[in-house]
Amino acid sequence: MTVKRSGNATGLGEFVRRQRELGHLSVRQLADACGISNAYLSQIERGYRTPSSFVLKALADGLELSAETLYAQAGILDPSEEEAGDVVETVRRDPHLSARQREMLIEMYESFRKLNDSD
Amino acid sequence: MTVKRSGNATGLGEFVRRQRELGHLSVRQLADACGISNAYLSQIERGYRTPSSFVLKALADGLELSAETLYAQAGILDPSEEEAGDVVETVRRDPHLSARQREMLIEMYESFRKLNDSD
DNA sequence: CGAGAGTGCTTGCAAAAGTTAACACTTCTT
DNA sequence: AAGAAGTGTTAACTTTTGCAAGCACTCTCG
Repeated sequence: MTVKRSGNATGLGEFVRRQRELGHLSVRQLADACGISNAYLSQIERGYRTPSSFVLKALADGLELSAETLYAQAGILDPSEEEAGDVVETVRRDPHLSARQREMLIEMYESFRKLNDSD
Repeated sequence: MTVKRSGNATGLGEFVRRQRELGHLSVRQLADACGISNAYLSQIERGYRTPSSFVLKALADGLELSAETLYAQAGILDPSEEEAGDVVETVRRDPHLSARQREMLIEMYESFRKLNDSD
């Protein structure tokens, strides 16, 4: 195949691993949830294999995140086609929330982010 | 692999062929535009092969349609996931959060909304 | 007619995807 | 201490992907 194999195929693996760990799932647990073998998942995470569309979709489901997000990570979906917004901005603009509620959501979001960075 | 191979894998092939013919492209022309072999494209269109994520992306580009559209046809992307926008969607797509954290934020957001409606 | 060049399709093979069965290691039980 | 059960990883294997080369057909044109 001449199609560019998209350099950050490894980025995908790292991303999957990170998501899996954030969800406190073992390799086997996620693999089972996705209907793939644990050995294979291990290889995907370390960048030794490039999962097919179907496995990618299954992974998105297993990790409970949007397929777009994962596909963008795999360099398959143009990020432009994906989402625009960061959470903070969107919350700021939501007209259905009170100022106080906005603050709470943003604070919560940012503490999550901080938490995730520090492990 | 135990992942559901999504019955309409053939549907994808037919869809590609239709799109190609609508564009008045020959098998070789589209194949070249996609960077894949004509033989392979022929097999995809007739449902004998299931293209990888990368080929699917290349096909979307070659046919000049959004990757989402093609992926939806392949039964890989939920059509519902296609539109963008509000807080919930943005949170859903944020790749930096764990599944649980996403849930918490969304739940919090929605309880706010409910609260606000009832006064 | 016959030589190109266009069309889609088949065949055979290398390479990659994906599986099963093991391994080495830790952690918890008894 | 030893065994059961969990962790991630490796090795050997089968299956599928994707390509190069060539087949059979149609159409154009000199």
